[in-house]
Amino acid sequence: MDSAKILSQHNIKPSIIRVMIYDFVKNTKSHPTVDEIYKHLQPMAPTLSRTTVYNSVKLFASSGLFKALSIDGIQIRYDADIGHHGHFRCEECDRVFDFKIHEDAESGLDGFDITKREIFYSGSCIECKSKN
Amino acid sequence: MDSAKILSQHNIKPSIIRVMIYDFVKNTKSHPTVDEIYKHLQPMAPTLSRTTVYNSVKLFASSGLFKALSIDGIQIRYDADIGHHGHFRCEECDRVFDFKIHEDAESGLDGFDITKREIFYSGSCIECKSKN
DNA sequence: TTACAAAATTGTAATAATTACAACTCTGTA
DNA sequence: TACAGAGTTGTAATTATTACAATTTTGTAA
Repeated sequence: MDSAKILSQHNIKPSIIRVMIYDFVKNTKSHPTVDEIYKHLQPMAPTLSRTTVYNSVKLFASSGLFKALSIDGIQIRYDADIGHHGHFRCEECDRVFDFKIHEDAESGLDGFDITKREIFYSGSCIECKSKN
Repeated sequence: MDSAKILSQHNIKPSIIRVMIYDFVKNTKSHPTVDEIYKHLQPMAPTLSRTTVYNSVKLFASSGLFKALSIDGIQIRYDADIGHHGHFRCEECDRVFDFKIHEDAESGLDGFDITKREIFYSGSCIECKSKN
């Protein structure tokens, strides 16, 4: 669907920059950081400010369009795929891979209201592993 | 077991401050941050430096004694419980709860070498939920 | 005990991500 | 065209973390 329409449906005015930010995160598998978003879009939108990127991704996250991930514990990354899935970060090549969760039973949270679930693994990906 | 012995077994010299840091994290359910560790121990050890706390928790983490958690995406928290369990953070009262994981099947990571697993949920805890 | 090397600890300064905020620009409508 | 409100920008402040050199402590051998 048209990105501008998606934003409108969430009561967010689809300004050019917002649509650009939304599209970039949506089409980028690696779940970019604010800095990566800024560096990628800045050549096309020379007056773009980092603050605008921060404002926009926070707005999207609070509207449920993005999930904020703390994959590496250093920077916050943004993911436009809202479905429940895990993230694996390879510590050698630094790439982030999505994976599916099949089952996920927990105990100790009876009566709790769970609104956000994040599954984060790390180690070596299959390519880096075979190099060693 | 004696904390000093545990450190020794991991080839870490059990200096007084290191043992204090280890004990505090081990006995604190909330998985403290470096700042919380520092603020708690500083009155007892007036010359304590934040750098020492950073050095120590990093040392413990690299030796497998601690797990580094990025629970809130802002600060890194440390956990002396190495077993596989999840963390739930209540967004209202900011407390962190541990919970057990029963099953945990994933697909898409065949051939990957997984060295670290972190499960992080958030929402409202049972107490805050009943207040509303 | 003394001397000395190695390890641990400390404090300051630098770095980097994020936030606060005031000024400026754009958009839509009367 | 005028104006209000929303959006965007840039600078400065804040905060967590790291780098690093100086100082202190520890363990060991003379």
